[in-house]
Amino acid sequence: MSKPTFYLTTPIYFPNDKFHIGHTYTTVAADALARYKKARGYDVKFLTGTDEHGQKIERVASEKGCTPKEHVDEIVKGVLELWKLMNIENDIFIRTTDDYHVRAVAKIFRKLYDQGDIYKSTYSGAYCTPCESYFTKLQLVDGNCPDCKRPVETLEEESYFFRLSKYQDALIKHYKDNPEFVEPVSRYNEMMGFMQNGLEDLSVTRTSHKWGVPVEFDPGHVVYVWIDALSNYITALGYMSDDESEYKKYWPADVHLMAKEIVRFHSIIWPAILMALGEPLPKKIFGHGWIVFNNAKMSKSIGNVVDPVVLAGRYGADALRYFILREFSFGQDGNFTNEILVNRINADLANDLGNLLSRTVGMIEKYFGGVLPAEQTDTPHESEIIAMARETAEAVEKHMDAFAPHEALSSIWSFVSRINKYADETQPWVLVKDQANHPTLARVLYNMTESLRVTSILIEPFMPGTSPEIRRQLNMSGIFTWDSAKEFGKLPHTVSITKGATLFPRLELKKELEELTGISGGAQKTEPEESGEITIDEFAKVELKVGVVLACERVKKSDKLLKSQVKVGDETRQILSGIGKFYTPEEMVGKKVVVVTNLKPAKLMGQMSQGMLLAASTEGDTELTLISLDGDIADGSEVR
RNA sequence: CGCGGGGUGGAGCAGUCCGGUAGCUCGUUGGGCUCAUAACCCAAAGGUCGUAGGUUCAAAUCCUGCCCCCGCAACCA
Repeated sequence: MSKPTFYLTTPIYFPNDKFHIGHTYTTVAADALARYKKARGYDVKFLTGTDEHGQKIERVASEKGCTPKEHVDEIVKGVLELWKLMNIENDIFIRTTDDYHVRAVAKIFRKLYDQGDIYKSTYSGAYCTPCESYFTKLQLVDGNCPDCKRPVETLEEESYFFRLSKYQDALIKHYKDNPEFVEPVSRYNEMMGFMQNGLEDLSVTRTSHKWGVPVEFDPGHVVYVWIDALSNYITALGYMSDDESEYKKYWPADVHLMAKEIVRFHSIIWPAILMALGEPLPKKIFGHGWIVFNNAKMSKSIGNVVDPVVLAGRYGADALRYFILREFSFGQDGNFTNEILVNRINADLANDLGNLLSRTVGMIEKYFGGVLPAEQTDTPHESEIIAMARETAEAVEKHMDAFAPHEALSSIWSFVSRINKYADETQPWVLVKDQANHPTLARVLYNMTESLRVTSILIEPFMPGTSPEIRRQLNMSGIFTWDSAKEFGKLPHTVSITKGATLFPRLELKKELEELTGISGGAQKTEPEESGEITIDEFAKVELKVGVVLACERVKKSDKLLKSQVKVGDETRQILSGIGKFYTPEEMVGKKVVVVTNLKPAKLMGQMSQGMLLAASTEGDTELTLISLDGDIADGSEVR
């Protein structure tokens, strides 16, 4: 009999920048789920990847002066390194630029077109030229662009449309028949509400850029993200290729995992496309919450490194995996601070689990020279522990099957706590004093060891690096199937140990916070607080020029950022500066300012900033003033 | 009426879908223990569940109004 299959996916991420903790959250959760299912005996396929087409990629690449492919290749390299660092064990990594995907997308598009689910029409909408974006009437603010507040123009563009509206009733029916199709319920209700307001046909091609899968029968059009990206879930399995065996085996997906903001695309557009293709729908869409940073607590003085590379490098992939899966309720938003992170690592990993291993190994070594005698007698409380081991394994199953990794880990840690308590109850350090009690003592230590074996099995999906280390120190081998976690006493009584390194060293909160702040904040400060001297050549690398502010406005929803158009000689740049509390846009216009012109462009609040205005500010930014010029001089002049 | 999240002991959260003794972690205080990573174990203090009303035998949970906070996705370039 063949194993049951389990196909799960993360979204394919858009590689426009370095990946942050949010990407890591989804992927680590998916990985834990995949490993858990594998342990339970499923034939698992775990897919992740990158969504590499689109205008944004094309534009950034041209700004960088390379081809879009070169640009994404570089970012994808970093992505793969991150997943390796996080110990992600995906089975497939799909890139939408992969040949097989491109071919399949073209075929899917063709099929939908041939059968009338895609038709050509014109898209007319309010277009903001500077922002290069279309907006719906609802989005407009006083008839102007919601982003830059400038007037919009009505543009018409040829586009292909997918008949989304045609599938509205079928989708609603599917939701009603499958109340667990979208989880958590709050998302399900949201989607229902959205559909009941009526679905409009969807523009599925673009003519504004070339970086995408071309529409083969209509040059100039490329397939837009909906069909290109969403279909990765089936093209990755070989759908529409010469060999569809994997597709037939694993589709429909058991779950598409993602953060909540993209649930709509996955639970409405994607099912509609599948309906049109005549393919079965995924069994479940699960939208987890966001990791958010409470702004009040995001000051530099506390500091928050959110770079998973830094955090995993510092504390280990397992500690970070544990933290993000344990701390946050999977379906809901959770707050992240470095303090919570460090405290969680200390309390659960160092004090509870790490210490349990340490005291167990320590006592076996100290009391029995590293090997437990075979002669053992029953101890108080052990039936309770035996029962709890089994119950814990069952609880983990229940919670993982319900997509609640935080609950699963919580159950495991109740068990770990119980074992620490068991050590107190039985007092091995008292038993050791009387030779007559040594068989009892040996059993106590055996039970602790056996509990660690059970624990090592249960935590393996979450902490795949820690489990083997526990087993190594306890010299275990060969009995780590999932079901064996429910059978207490699988280990031979004559346990021997190999003392190893501390599993999770205890962290000093104050020191960690300071150092994390140093990593996140220090390098970015503009104040002259250099500790080392630089040569004049190094200074010359900074290109400073005089610029004049032509126009300036506040960035929407930001109290600090001002967006200025600054003329520097022949060119005009858009520069964002965090000076909104000290300058109004009106007084900025006409000002001569000093601009760092060779600073790498960056995106702030979703907007590009090509440079930086020099300003002086006091500690804590209570006062700030722009660097001005003593006399008048033409913009474009170099500052040196 | 843009979308969304939230208000529960000092802090961070769970519980809300499906009403039935208000729970967890951290912190604090007191105690125990000494095998262990200043760790482990026990106990205590601390909450009228944002607010006003409604439904109900019963409301943190359901309904209505109001108030307040936060996010719109990455850090002030």
